[in-house]
Amino acid sequence: MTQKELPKAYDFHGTEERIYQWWDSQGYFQPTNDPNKPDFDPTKKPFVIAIPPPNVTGGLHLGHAMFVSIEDLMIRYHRMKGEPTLWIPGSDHAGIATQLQVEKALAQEGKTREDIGREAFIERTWSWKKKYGGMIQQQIRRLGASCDWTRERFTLDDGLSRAVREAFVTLYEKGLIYRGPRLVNWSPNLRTAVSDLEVEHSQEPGTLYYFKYPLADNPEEFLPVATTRPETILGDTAVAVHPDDPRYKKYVGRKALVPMLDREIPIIADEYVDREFGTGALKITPAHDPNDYDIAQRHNLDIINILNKDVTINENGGPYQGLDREECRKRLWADMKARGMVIKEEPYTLNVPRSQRGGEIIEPMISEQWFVKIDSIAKKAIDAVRDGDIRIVPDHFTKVYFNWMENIQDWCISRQLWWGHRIPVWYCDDCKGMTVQREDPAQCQHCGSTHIHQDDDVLDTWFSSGLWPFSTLGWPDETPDLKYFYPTSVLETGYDILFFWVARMIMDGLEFTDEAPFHTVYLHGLIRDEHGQKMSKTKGNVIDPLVVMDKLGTDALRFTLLVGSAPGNDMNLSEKKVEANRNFANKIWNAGRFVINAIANAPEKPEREPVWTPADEWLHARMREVVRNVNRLFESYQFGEAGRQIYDFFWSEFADWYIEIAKMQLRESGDRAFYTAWTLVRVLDKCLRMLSPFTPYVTEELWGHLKQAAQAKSELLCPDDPWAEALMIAQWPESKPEEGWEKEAVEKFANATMEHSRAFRTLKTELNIPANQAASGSIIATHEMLPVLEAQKDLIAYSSALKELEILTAVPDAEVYKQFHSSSIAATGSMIYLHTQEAVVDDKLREKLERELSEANSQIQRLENLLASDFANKAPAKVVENERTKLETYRQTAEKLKKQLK
RNA sequence: GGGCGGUUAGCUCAGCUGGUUAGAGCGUUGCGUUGACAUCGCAAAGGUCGUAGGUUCGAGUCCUAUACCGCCCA
Repeated sequence: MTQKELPKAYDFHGTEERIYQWWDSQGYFQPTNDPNKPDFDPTKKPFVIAIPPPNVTGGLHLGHAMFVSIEDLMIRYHRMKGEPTLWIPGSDHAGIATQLQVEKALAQEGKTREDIGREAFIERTWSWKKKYGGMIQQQIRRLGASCDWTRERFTLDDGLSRAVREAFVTLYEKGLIYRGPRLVNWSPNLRTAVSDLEVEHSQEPGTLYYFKYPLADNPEEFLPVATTRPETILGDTAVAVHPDDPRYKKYVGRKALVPMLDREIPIIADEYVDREFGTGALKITPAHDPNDYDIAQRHNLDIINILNKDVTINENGGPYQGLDREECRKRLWADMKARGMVIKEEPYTLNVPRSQRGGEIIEPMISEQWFVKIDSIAKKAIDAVRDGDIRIVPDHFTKVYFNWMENIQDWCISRQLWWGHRIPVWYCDDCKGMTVQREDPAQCQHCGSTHIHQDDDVLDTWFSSGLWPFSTLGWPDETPDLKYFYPTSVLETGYDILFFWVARMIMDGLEFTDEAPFHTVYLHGLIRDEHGQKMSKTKGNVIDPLVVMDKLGTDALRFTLLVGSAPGNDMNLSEKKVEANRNFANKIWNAGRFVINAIANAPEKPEREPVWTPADEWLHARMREVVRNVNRLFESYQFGEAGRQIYDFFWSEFADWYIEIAKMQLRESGDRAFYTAWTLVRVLDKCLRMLSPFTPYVTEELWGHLKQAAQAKSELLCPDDPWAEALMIAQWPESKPEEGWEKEAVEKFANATMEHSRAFRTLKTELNIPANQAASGSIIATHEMLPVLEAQKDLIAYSSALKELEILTAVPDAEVYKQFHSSSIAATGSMIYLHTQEAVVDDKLREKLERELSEANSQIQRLENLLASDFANKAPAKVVENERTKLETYRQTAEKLKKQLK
């Protein structure tokens, strides 16, 4: 393809898929140093990320787009730095979510999972997985993800299932897993226990019910008690009061009668009771309230469960058996009212536990579950972060992590589901013993009986996710991958799963491999709509990344997500923002077209050594500075800021200034044209390399054309780091130390060409002279600025579209110059004049100059005060010198203005 | 109740270890299209950086208090 054929606008539709497939087919996504291959070099340090496995049957949303963008950015950056890089993709079986989807499909046939049985159900779920499971992986590819797809993993694969079993049995053997009846969070809809983390608490209006708790030995006497959940009265096993409460002291030790059931229960004293709350007397329902459960443990109280698994009342509810919990509450309360046991009801704000998934009210309930004893494991995980083996970015999440880890509770890992890793425990029907094994047993470990059956429950999905960084690499086997790629490098994910997932990986990693599974945790924020609202289907403010990519391109979406966010901070996204970055992609494209065209028209080689223009020097110096900044920012995980620096440099400096000036320099032909083209190629090449991890498609496509055009022209147009097969595997620009000439080159160009051209342009605009209409102008400069301005005279004239430009240090003819429109440049002490035809001293001009003078005067005043203060003694000499120069410049500006206004 | 963030231009947000005229995108206003780009260019308007103290020669940046908003944990 020649440059003539490059379309005027970047066509991402025709580019993205083709480029992705090419990368993939070239094997660029696979690590360059593979421990399974003969030329493997174990001394090279790899960079490894394990993907946060998305739900296998889910569809892509912005959260995925976010983590893919950030991780791909890191992976591409390290790959370009020449490190062997591995990004392991995969997905999660998502027990509850997936099971629900299959159950929903079954329901449409009028069936339940029980109808078809466990085996058939699981089979069905697998075929569901096969059908929909690939979807999200395809969508992740669209985002440009450079994962090694040959190493893709799924939590229910054989290998990973083995890892889960190994983990469970190991913990069991260490005595860190136990089973028992405990109070758990019961999800009535899902009919399973869920972990503390899967419960959200919401403030909701409710009622506080006051009633009489009659004394057993004297039914005329009663204790007033308040509750928010009257139906739990049926499960009360005590009434508690504060030991120091004078109102109730006399009741302690006596018995009360459970309303309607007339069951005798003790009245106890416990300091947990809040005397201020309600009546100061607390009913205790250990089977259905976590605090009551704790009290029951202390006082050895009975624990009476009153609920069935479908949260209807069970046989312990006496006459209320079979009623739903809501219905029971109404009936029981009505019955108590009829008996005169009710005192009052008052409105009260409840703290309602709701399922994170379905939103239904979670019922605390006693049931037989499996738990991981977490204390000792958590301690190691705390130490790892405290000792710096693991660093959390941004830093403030370290505190959040400690806070949670230090108050962690044992983890309920069993789920009453069918889709997942079945608990590897077998019960003997004969001796009742338990067999816990890595391999499915044929007989009881204890009595040898063959009458054994496996535990019905499966493990929490997070149990397998916690093993992810090493299970994906082959653990428990000592595979070459595990040996080389583990521990991984960075774990990147949203802060919302810091506890769910990150903390568990850290605990598991330390427990099973004796190593921190990664050295850095990078947490990104949540994506909200443009006004900071959470996106939700009901609000209708959901942005679908697939739609955005269709409309504006993948690069635009990626760049927006990457540059619009700081680590750990939520980000507000709107299509407008993506649009702005689509424009950026187009800007890159068109700058590229210009450069390619410039190459074509440039000579093949120069006649002599280069003579750089001030613009060339400025651009090279700025480029070097940007490379240093970007490298520094990448190293400190400030990717957004890095992207912004490249964006600004590319658009506001390279495109707006240098390319414009290059047009003039190219027209000079000869060596000037050659070295200008050479500069254009080198700078564009560096920018494309640094942008590649942000916007991989447009940069790859353009770089291909650039390389081709440059190579076709001359070997001499080769950039610093040589051309590579593809941009995505080209060498990353490394920082080079600052050299003496750079600062001066930047300052000179900014002060001369940029400042003066801008001033002329503004003046033209004010005078309604079309920007491209040539006029003549003068600069009255300070003596210091004169040589600099002289050197850039042509550049200034060109950039200001001036037909003629004179540079002087004093006005040659005051009377004439007073007639010209003028303006001062405070930063350089210059005065500029436009030699307009209609010489007018209108009030507006005077006013303007007076305004400039008063501004200059106030600055002079400010600086004089500043320099007369302690500042001059205490501030570093450099800073003081800077201010002195500034003052001098303002003085010169003021002088010139005064003369002009005389 | 404990903890963590945020508060900067009309909107959405940057602003690293404090350095002295606070930036961007979008929006608004004016001008502009025969060659990189109207998915654009040139220019303009717009902010006492939530409030009150403090440290410092110097504070958007550090400290203390406080208000409001949000989140996490209990």
